Amino acid sequence: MEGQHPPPTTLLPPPPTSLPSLPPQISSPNFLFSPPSLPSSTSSSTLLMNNSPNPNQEIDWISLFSGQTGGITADEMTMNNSISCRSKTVLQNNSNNNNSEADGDHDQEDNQSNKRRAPGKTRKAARPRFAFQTRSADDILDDGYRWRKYGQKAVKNSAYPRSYYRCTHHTCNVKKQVQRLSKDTSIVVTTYEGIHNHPCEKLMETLTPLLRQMQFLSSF
DNA sequence: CGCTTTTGACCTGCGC
DNA sequence: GCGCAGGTCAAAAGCG
Repeated sequence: MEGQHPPPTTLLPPPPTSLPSLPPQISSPNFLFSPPSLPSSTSSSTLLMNNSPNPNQEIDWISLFSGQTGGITADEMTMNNSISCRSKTVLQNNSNNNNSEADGDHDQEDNQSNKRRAPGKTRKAARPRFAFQTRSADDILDDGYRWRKYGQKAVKNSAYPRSYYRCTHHTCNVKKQVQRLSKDTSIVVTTYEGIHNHPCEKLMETLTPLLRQMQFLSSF
């Protein structure tokens, strides 16, 4: 599965997971995002704001995910921003469903289920949920967490099946769905649901030696 | 041997 | 109640 990764679209600094001052996860009350880590084979990543005045503007991850202006909330996903890691990624806008299929399925799914739901009936407890599109040859983008696939399902109006994954951490109940668009087969839509209650393993692996070294140096 | 993936069956919610 | 579609389960197979 860990094949060769295609070269990134453009070269830009990686998400701020690489900054020691940042926590491994950036969370808001109903939204959490762990910017995907980059595979070692990828030296850089792309962060693009599709609809911003400056399309190549670097994303302010902190404000984006901290609930401040321009931030993201789980089910709202009212953004047209694009984020890319090792490939071009588009955060999806639930309210703009001119892009159906995978994300459309999810978002429409939500919208439709909202429509279909009889008045007075409440939907399942809302969990933090967000989706984004990734232009990548790989279905699975390496976000630093370990996932176990627990299902795959053919989806209506889509040539590609939707895959269901669960975080393998025993106390963590985060799920994600992955689906490739049949309109544009280079785009993979990933939908995360839930909040990780544990640190990102890969990030910890990376940071632990650094922290040890810092502790060692600070002991003098 | 332990973990992951595959895949058909089953469950659930909704519209008709 | 029935059918449809999405989501989940769980046994079997695959893999390192």
